[in-house]
Formats: sequence, C-alpha cells, structure tokens
Amino acid sequence: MSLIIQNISKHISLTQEEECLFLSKTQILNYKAKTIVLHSGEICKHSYFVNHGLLRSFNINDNIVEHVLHFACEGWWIGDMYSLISQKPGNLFIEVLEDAEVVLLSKENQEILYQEIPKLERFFRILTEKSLVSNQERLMDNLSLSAEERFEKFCKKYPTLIQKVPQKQIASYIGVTPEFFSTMKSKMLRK
Amino acid sequence: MSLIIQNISKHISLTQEEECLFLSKTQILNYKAKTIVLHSGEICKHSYFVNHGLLRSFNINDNIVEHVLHFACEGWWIGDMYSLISQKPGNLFIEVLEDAEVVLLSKENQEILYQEIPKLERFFRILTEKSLVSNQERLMDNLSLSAEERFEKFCKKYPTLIQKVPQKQIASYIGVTPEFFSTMKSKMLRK
DNA sequence: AAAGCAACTTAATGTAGATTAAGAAATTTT
DNA sequence: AAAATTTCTTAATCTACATTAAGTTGCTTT
Repeated sequence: MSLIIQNISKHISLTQEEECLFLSKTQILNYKAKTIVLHSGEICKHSYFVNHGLLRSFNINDNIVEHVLHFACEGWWIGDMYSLISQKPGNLFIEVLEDAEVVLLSKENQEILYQEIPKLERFFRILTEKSLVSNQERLMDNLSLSAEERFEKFCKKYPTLIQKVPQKQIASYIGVTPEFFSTMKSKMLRK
Repeated sequence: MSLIIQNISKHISLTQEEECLFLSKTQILNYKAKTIVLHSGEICKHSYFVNHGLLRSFNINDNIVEHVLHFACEGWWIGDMYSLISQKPGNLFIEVLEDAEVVLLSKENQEILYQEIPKLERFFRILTEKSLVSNQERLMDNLSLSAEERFEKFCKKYPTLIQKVPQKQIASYIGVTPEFFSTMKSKMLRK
C-alpha cells in the first residue's frame, strides 16, 4: 500500500474505491535536491506529502537571513498553510534538500475530495491538530528554553533529521546563528 | 442567535435542529476574574468558547516564570489542545482575567457531535487551520523580529486586547520580561 | 481610609547569543 | 583533480535583553 494511504489510514479507514479515488486526485513528482518547489510571493497551490527524500520550508528576512519553519522527510506533509488556505501570496520557500519523490494534492482536488469523501475532513482536522500542538510546543520552548535545551529537544524529537540536515539549518530551526550553534555544539561535546 | 452559533455559521451552515443539538451538548458557565479554569497537570476535558470576558492560557517554567500562549476574549476559543487531544495531563493553566461567560464543549460531546453532525469536522478543521497559521506566524516573528517589532505587530493584530490585558502579560506574550517591556515602551513613546 | 499586594517604573549590572572576520574543511562544479 | 562554492570552526567584540534591586503607583481587601 502506498505510504500516503497508510498515513491516512492511521486516523480514518477508507474503502478500496475511496483509496483509488484519493490517489487519482494526486500526482507524484520527483525532484532533484536544491529544487525550489515553492517561492516566496507565490500562491501555494498544493499540499506536499513526502514519499522519500527531504524538504524544508523557510522564509527570508529583509536581511537575507533564513528561518526554517519545518522539515519534512519520508511520511511527512509540508506546505505553506497560510497561502494554501487564503490563496494569497505567501512568504515561504519550500526547498528540496535531498532528491525526493513527492505526492502533490492540489487545493482544488482537496476540496473535491472533501465533498466526495467527507471522512477526509476528519483526517485533515486531526493532522492539523497535531501540527498545531507541535507548533505550540515549539513556540513555548522558544519563549522559555535556552538554545542548548532547544537543541537537545530537537535531537530527541527528530533523531533521524540530525544525520540528514545541514547544521546551519538546524541552527536556523532552533533560532540561533550558525556561528553560535557551532561553538555551542563543541561546548556541549566537551562535557 | 447565540455567539457560538454565529461563529460556527461563518464556515458551515447548520439547520435549526443541528443548532439546537449542538447547543444541547454544551453548557454555559460564569466565572469570576482570577478563577483558574484549568490547572497544569490536569487533563483538559473541554474546549472553551468565550461569550464575554477575557481568559488566557499560559505555562509556568521551573523558575516561576509565566509564558502566555493565548488570550481569548469575546468570540474566541481557548483550551489546552495537547491535553485535549491526547487526554494526558497538560502543562497549561487557563485563567479568567475578566469576569466571563463561557461555553463549555466537552471532549466526549465533541466526538458525539462529529458523528451526529459530520459537517462539524469541517468547522473544527478550518478553526484549527486558522489557529495553526497564526501560531506559525508568531513563531516566525519570534525567530526574526525584535521585541519592539513584535510589540507593534501585537498592537496591530489585537488592538482591543492592549486596553484590557495587564502589561506584564503582553510582555510575557511577546517574550520579554516586564521590566524590559516597560523601558522599551517608554523609549517607543519618546519617539 | 488604611493596609496590603500586585503592577508598573527606573537604573545599574550581567549574559546569552549576534556580528564580524578569517581560515579550514567539505562538497559541488568544471 | 583543480577550482569554486558552500559549510563549518574559532575567536574577538558587541548588543538586545535578562536580572537584580529599590521605589512608585494603583488596585483590592478589610
């Protein structure tokens, strides 16, 4: 069974026909590393589900400083939620970090699917709730923890990502500069 | 029409019977200011919708430092999403800041309502999506903006709250100490 | 209205993390 | 495999914000 159907089946159960219908509304694309799948300023037309490979979303400050919002590897969803639901230009980039196979679900097809398979409302509600919870936790961590503590939490929460993601992007995710991250890391190793 | 039904009707349409059914599954409670509606360590059993008054959710660090996650005044929802969906003990407090009338929707009744009025899945999906978008924006702001810029955004985004919320809690929301907030504010006025 | 407490202010001092800069290591491109 | 580009490291200096402390204003309680 395809990974995306497995993912959905964790929270709702679909009949064979529903699975087929769902898949028929998606397309699978392969991307090379460094491809920018969505540019800041564009309207986000799709949700992306990662079959394999690694993507990230980030924005860029006036300054040219990047801030990573989200990493997505195998079995994860990614997109620009703001732009996707408002259909206005967003301020996120989505970039492929490692060659990837991605399932695209367009906004229109998603709405069609909501009508044809109302259970999917439930699935995406649950998905969004989980995403919200994890975001709230990250927000509170940024308000209350030191950079070291945030890094430790990151390692525990995403052990597979540490191997894969360039260090400067982990730095950006936890909210410090690459220079500070580097010195902090070697300080932590010395203990 | 009740405020909560208006709120729901912004995104889905309910029949008369559905409205009645929905309301029959809720209860309305009045709280005095300073009431703690939910304590850290408890399992959150309800979603709260504010008819009038003002509530906030926050957590407390080892240190006794509070961090405000969310304010909710008239027409807003509040709860501990993590605890609500996992039904595990949460780490948020929910406190009444101004005498309030609140609609409570229990987790069980919410699940019953999902079965009886499947459209509600859609409503709460959309609600959660909006919440996620606003949270993501706040997270990115915390990563990329200065305290002054965050405060200015707060003022623009929640103009009614500035009048109502004690200053030290705005400080906590934007992620600075009350002392720094105070000096920052008077510096901003001098310009 | 007095007493008590919490919220706000101001100022001095301290520090986590930013910035700048320059070299070393690793990866990509040719 | 050389050249080019990007990532990582180290170290010095700087700054936004925290901490501490003490005083003031404004609520709340009695």
